[in-house]
Amino acid sequence: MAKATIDDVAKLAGVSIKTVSRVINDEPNVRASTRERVESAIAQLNYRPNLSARNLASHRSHLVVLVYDDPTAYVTPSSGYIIRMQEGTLKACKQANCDLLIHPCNYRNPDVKDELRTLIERSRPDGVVIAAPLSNMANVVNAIAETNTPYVRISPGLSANDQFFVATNDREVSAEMTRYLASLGHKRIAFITGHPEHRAVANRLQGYKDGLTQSGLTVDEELVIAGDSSIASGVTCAEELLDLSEPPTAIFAANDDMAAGVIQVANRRGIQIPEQLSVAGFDDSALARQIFPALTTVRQPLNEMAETAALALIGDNSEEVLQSGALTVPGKLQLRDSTGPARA
Amino acid sequence: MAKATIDDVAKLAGVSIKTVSRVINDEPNVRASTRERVESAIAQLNYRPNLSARNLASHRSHLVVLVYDDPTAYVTPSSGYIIRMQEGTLKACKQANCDLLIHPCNYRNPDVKDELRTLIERSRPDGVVIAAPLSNMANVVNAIAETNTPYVRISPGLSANDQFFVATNDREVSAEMTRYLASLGHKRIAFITGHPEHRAVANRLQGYKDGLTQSGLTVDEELVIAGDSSIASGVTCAEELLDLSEPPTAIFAANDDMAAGVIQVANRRGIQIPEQLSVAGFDDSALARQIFPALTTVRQPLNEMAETAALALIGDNSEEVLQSGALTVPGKLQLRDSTGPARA
DNA sequence: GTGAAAGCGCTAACAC
DNA sequence: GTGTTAGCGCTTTCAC
Repeated sequence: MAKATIDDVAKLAGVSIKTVSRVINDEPNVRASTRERVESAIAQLNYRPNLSARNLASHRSHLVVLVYDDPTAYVTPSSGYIIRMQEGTLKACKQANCDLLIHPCNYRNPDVKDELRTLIERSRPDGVVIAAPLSNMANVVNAIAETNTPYVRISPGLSANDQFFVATNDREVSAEMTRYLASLGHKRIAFITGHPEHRAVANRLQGYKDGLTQSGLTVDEELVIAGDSSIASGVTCAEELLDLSEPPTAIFAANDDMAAGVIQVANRRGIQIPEQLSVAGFDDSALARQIFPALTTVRQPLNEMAETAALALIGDNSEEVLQSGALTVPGKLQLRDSTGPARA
Repeated sequence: MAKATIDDVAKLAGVSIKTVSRVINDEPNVRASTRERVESAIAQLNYRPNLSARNLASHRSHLVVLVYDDPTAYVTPSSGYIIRMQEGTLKACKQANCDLLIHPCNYRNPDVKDELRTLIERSRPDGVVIAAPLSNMANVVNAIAETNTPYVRISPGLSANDQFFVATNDREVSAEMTRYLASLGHKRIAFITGHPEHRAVANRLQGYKDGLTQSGLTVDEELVIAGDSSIASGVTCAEELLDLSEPPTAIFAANDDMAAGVIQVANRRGIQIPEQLSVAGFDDSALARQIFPALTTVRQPLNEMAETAALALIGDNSEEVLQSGALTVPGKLQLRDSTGPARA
């Protein structure tokens, strides 16, 4: 049997197609009894409105696009990060009856502007969610902005204009983690920074410094070392730190992957965690629970952030939300087995 | 400026819209000079054909749907698995100028049939790629088949009908891994099975048995133990195996996550890998390189499988491919640090 | 509260 | 080679 159209439904229900349209769009001005008749016709014919026809006529596509760094292009975004972004966005989509189109892209590709334009102008999504660190890349954001499609950036390091965005309290919660380590008696707490282009991650360094100060400790630049968010850089940085004449007793990495690298080095060197070295990460990626010992980290609410971002685009009160400047979804400490009291 | 339409391009190029249509669809019967004129008009106006209009008129959407198990609903699919499926599908999409719509779903949800129908009938994708283990679930596959949309299943445990599918040589390559372990001198090689609903994974057990036989060893049922593909089940199974009066000297797990669980137990118990115990996995997930020691495993070509599947739907010679029954993309051993000679 | 007509931007079928 | 005409299946506008 061929797919039923709105005409079939109208005929069966004995009404005009406009009335059917009103019913499927939850519009007012339909008598309850009429609505019922239409609904039963829809059920009987197993009718599903055709998205393309709807889109063409109404300029609403019920489509959301999620763009993020192409994981094949760099090291940066771990698969867990992307999956959680997708999960949050999908949850919002389900709620708002939308579908999700994903588009990983390489911001260093000179054609990225054209690529995004083509994507957006041909699919005409209702909104675009831009994940970090892509949300900081001017060429990407501009390409999307120029299409006049509503968009929300997640964790943009800086809030360029007054566009709505969603972020977490990287700085505050990093300070909290640092204070926690200090409260365990650690005096020499090192910090491994993340990918330099990931602005939100840079705020974590600020938080680390805040936390030291708040705990009455001073910042020792020898203990701040530059990683690039990858496990491999965690390994390198850990080796450098542990080779210091006076090595740290705690290492706080700007993300879980680098913390995993630190733990690998400790395992190799036979350094007991947490007895001889405390290690903390940031993200609460799947890896955090997969490695041994389980990693103390900051639960970054990626799902919620993505969901919030998508709902700002397609949710019921999207207009108001988009006016509201910005939304912060706070992170939380996840204390596990990789941190403990400083050795006496 | 409002978006340019096909009419604008036609006007500017001084041709009919049909000619523009021919150019954007790479159809023949356009004089080279005409084509050039149209193309320059397109460039000048920054014209992008509207997907919805195209879809409505042509019944081709340039959309691919990828369905897979909702990771929030169970343990089974790790984020790496999904990401690699997405990557492969995306690669094919890029090549064929399509976009990708993702749809994780819970096959145990009673509404899943309706959910998939709605998704497919409203978005009218050119094809649907069904990832394992969802590719084995009759309700899911039937729901999709009933929409008459072309689909390809990835690693269906069994080939129900003569539908085209893509798989890997689970059995053969598992036998190969088993023979490799035997060649290292291991006599007591254990096997941890995966999620019982994942049919392709069951083939790995067969391969393990084949490999033992081929190496002149016999199958000891005491050494075959049931996991469920999760890290946690790897932990449980490892503890059981290592508590045997005569424990194995090598453990082959049906996937990397479970192998990671085995390694965790060994780390905790102070068992040296690979000196005292060899561990092998299957998948070559990101985890395999992230844990310590790096895991010997089977590289399952998930990306390639997904790409092959998607190209069968939207590639240039899709018709022929879809007729060709099935395609197997072979896996390969990845020898790393978790396996070594059996202790004397 | 309901319907008729126009048209969203494109492609299909056919004429020239 | 190229253009004309008629839709694809819906929403919009406006009339009733």
